[in-house]
Amino acid sequence: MQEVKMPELPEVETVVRELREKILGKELESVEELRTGTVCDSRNDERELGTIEAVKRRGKYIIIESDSGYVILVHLRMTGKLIFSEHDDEVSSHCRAELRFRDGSILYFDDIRTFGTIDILPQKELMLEKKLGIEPLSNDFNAEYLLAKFKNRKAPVKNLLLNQKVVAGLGNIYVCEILYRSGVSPVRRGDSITEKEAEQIVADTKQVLREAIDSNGTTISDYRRVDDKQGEFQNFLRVYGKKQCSCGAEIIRIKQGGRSTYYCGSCQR
DNA sequence: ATTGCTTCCTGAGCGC
DNA sequence: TGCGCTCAGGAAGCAA
Repeated sequence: MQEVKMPELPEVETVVRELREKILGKELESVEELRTGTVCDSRNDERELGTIEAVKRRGKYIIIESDSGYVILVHLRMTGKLIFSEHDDEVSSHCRAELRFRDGSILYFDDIRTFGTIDILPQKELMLEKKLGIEPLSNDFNAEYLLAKFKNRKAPVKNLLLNQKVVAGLGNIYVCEILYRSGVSPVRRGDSITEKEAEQIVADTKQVLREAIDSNGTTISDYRRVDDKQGEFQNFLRVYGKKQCSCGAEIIRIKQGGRSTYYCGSCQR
């Protein structure tokens, strides 16, 4: 049994890369739903799922394309994991679905909190572009774009960066880290961000994400497990979950949009 | 159009 | 020991 992933953009990117190694070219036999509500299969006939032709990432979505014209869209949410095995294994108690291949190998979808989803839909009905903003690592993500998105927005910059229609792929922990590095307070209104600050936010976003991807993605989606020997990203965290800033000031913890925000009231203005 | 609140769910951690 | 409570959070859905 080999574990293949963990949530958040860098982790999803890592999973996608590893998935390519494992399942590209394999022929799907079936998708089995082990827990009701996990799989939404919109096939209206007995069409085969075909052979895997590509595995892609868009935001935090995993897109598995086959030559049948259908795509399998996976979202891990907080606790989803994809685990690949060459053969039948003992199914874990949190296994919610299985993608079974003709050669006997299986991709298990494990998800403790059951928020994750698998959708099977015709490729032409994949409407991700309509609900997602641009990729933070693309060249299109720049200060000009961000300023346009922040224009006339009075919501806190923290919430805006978490909004997948603004930028696709950032999660709570990353946004805290990005704003900390940028020296921008998370409570600032979107429309108060200057051009210089936008440039800084863009640069820090790319840097944080690249660092995380370079370290192969890590276990940060469930912060309780950062000490669980599953990842190394906790070594990069400078503000999330911290008590004290390197400047000596106490880290402030507040709730924004129902999620914990950590920031330094001294370093972040 | 935008904002902000609620909902889904399980396991960890805490107080008693 | 074990009960009950709180918390973690991505995104959809809804209300204002």
